[in-house]
Amino acid sequence: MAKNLVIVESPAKAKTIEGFLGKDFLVRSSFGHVRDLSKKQLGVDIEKGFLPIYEISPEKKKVVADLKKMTGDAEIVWLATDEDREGEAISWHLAETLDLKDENTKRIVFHEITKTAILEAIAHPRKIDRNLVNAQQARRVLDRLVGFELSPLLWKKVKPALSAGRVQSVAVRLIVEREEEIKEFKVVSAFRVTAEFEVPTPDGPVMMEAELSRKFDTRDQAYAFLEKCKDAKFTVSGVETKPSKKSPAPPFTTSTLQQEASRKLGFSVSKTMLVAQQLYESGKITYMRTDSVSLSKMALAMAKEEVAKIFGDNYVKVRQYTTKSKGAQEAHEAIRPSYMNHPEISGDNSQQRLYDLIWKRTIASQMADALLEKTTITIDISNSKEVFLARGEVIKFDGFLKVYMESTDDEENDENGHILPPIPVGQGLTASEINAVQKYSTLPPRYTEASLVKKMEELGIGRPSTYAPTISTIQKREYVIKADKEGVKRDYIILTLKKAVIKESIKTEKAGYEKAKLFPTDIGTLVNKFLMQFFENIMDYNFTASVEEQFDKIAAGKSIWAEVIRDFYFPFHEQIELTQKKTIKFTGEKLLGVDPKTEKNVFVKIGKYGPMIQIGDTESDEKPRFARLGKEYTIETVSLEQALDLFKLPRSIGEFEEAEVTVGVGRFGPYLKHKNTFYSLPKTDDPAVIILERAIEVIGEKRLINEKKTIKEFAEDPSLKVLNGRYGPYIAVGKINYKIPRSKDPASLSLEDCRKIIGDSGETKSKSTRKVTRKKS
DNA sequence: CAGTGAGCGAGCTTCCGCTTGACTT
Repeated sequence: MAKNLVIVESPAKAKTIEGFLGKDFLVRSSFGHVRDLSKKQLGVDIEKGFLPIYEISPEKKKVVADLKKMTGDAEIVWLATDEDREGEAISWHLAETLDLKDENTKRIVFHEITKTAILEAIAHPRKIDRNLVNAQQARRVLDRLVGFELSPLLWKKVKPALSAGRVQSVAVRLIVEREEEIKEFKVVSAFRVTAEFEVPTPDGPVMMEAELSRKFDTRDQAYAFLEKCKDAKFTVSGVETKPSKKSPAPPFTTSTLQQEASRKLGFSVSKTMLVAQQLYESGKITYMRTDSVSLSKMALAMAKEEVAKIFGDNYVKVRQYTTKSKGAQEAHEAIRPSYMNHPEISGDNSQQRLYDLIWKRTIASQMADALLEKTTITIDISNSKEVFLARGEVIKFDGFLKVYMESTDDEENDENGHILPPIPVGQGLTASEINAVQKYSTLPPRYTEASLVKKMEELGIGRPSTYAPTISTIQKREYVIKADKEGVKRDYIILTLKKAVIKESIKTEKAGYEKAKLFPTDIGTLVNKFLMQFFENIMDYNFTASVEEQFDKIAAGKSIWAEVIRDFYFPFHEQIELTQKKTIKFTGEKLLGVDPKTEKNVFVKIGKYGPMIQIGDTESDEKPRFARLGKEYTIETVSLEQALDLFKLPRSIGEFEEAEVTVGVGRFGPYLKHKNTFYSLPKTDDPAVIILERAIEVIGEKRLINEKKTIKEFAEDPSLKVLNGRYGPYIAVGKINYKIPRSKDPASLSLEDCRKIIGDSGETKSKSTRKVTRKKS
C-alpha cells in the first residue's frame, strides 16, 4: 500500500500529478465538493447561530466511500485542493467526512502543475485555514438563505417553481433593463458627409476619402452645404503623422474565452465549456475554469521559445499580466495550450478551432507590440469653417498582429486601415464626388450570452464555474429567451454632388437584425419588477461586491462569520415577512379592453401556468374564461383582437371516422384531438385556419409512426405492449416501462415471456424514483 | 409529458459553487 494519498479536485489533474510522484504516492480526486447543505430543508439552523446542516451529496457517496478506504491505509493524507475559498472548504469538508487525524493530514497548494512546483509544495505543507473556510461557509449560507427565502415568496406571489438568487436575479435585471433602454431609445438620424478627393502624384492621380468634421441634423442643412461645395476650393492645410502602438490582449480566462469563441466561432458559452473540457481532459490545454491571466514560468519560457522559432527574436516580448477583474481568486493559470510547440492538434472540428484560438491568443500575448503610424490630413474648404479629415494608418511593424487580433462587440468597426498618399501642405485638391448620407443612431445592443458573462464578471457576480450554468438557468426558468430579431427595412437619403450637380436618391437598408440575443420574457420582466420593488438591496449591482468585502474580512480573521450572516439575515427576513403580508398577488395584470360580445373586461396577466388572457372580472359571480397566451405574443404587444381570437379555440373542424376532430392550443402548443387521442400540430400548421383534410393527414402520419413503434401487441392483454423507443425495445404496461434483457429477441416474445420479464425486474419503485431525480437535475 | 387557470388544499418547486459521469425503458 502506498504511504501517501494526495487528494485533488479534478481527476485529470490527479492523473498528471501521479506521473510526477513516485510509487509512494497515490493521487485521487474528490470531484469537487463532496458535501453541501441539506437539499430538502433550509439547511441552516438559524436558532443555533446559523449552524450549517451538511450532507454528503448523493452522487458523491461512492467517491467518499472510496477515499475513506484509502485514507485508512495511508500514513499521510495530502489535501491538495485549489488555493482559493472553495478549495480550502473542500479540504476541510474532506477532513471532516473522512475523519482525518490532524497529525497525519497536510494541506498543500501549488500554482502550476509541474514536478518542481509539486515537490516544492510537498516540502512546505501547512494546516487548513479555518478563517478561509469560514468565509466560504458564510458565502454558502448567505446564498442559501437568499435563494430559499426569496424563491418560495415568488411561488406565492407570482407563479410556482420560480427562483431567485444573488446571481441569477441580477443577471435577469441586466437583460430587463437593457430592453427598457432600447424601448426608450429615440432613434435620430444625421447626415454624414464624405468626399472623394483626387490627389496628384508622380504616378498619376490617386483617390483619397475624407470625412467632414461635422454631421448635419437635417437634409436641408446637408443640401445647403453641398450647394456651397460647388464653388469651393479645397486646400490641404495640415498633415500630421503620429506614431502609435497596439498591445496584445492577455491570455484567456473563462470569461474572455467565452466571449472570443462567441464572436469568432459563434459558440454558445455552454458549447465553449464543453469543448474546452474535452481539450483539458485530453491534456491539450490547462484548466478551463479560471479567472487568472497569469502564465507559469514554464509556460512563459515555452512561449518565448516558440515565438522566436517561428517569427524570430525581434517578435519576442515576454509579458506577465495581472488580473484586474473584481473578486478574482486566481487559483489556476490562464487558459493556455499545455505545449506551446503544438500549433495544431488532432480532434474534431470544434476542438481544433477552439484550440487554435487558445494557441494564437497565448502566443500573441508573448509577442512584441505592433507599431503603427497614424496620419491625419486636414483639408480646408474656402467658403466654410468646416474641414475634411482623411485618416490613414500604416503598420510599421506587425508584431503580435501576425498571429491574433481580438474582436470587439461593436458591430460598426471600419475606422482604420487604408494608406494615405504622400501630400504636401498647401496642395490644392479637386473633389470628384461628395456624398451626404443619412445615418441613423444605433440602438443599444441586446446582450449575447457572452457579453452578459462579460458584464457579470465586471460586476463581480458569478464565478468561472457558474457563468454557463447561470445562463442556462435563467433560460430554463423562462426569464429570458435566446432569439433572433428580424431587421426592419427603412429608407435613407443620399445626396450626391458630382460634376456641379446635386442628385438626391433614396435607398433602403435592413436595420436592427440581431442573432442569438437575450430577450426578457413577460415572466422575467414581472419577476424583476417584483424583486426591484421589494428587494432592491439584493438586486443592487453592488450587493455582491459589498458582501465579498465582508467575506474578505472573515478570511482575514477580522470578522466572525455567523455575526456577518446575522447582521444580514434578520433585516432581510423582516423584508420577506413584510412583503408576504403586505402584497397580494403580483400578476402584472393589464386591462386590454372590453369584449364586444359579452361586454366584459378582457385582461392579460401571468397565471399559474404563464401568460394568459382572462375575460370577466375575478370578483364577479360568473366564472371568468381563460386562454393561454402562446409564445408568439407578449403581454406588452398583444392586441384585444388577437386576445379574443384565442377564445375561438378549441373548435370543432369536422368529423373523421364518425368522431369529432377538434383543434386547440395547450401547454405544449397547438394540438388536434380525435377519439380522446391528442396529436401535436407541426409548427407549420396554424390552428386558427387548419381544415379537416389536413388534420386527417396529421392523424395518419402519427398513426404510421406509432405502428413502427409497436413491435408486438397481445389481444389477451391490450395494456401490455412491446415498443421500440429511444433506447431500444422495451415493454410498456400502462405508463410503466420495463427493460428487455439483451439475451431475448423482442420480436419473438410471447405474452408469458413478457410477464416473466416484468416479474423478474421487480423493482419498479426504484425505477420511478430514479425518474423523478432525473427530472430535477 | 398532456392540454390546466378562480376557489378549496396537499405536495411539489428553490440558491451558488466545486467537479464529472451517467447508461436512460
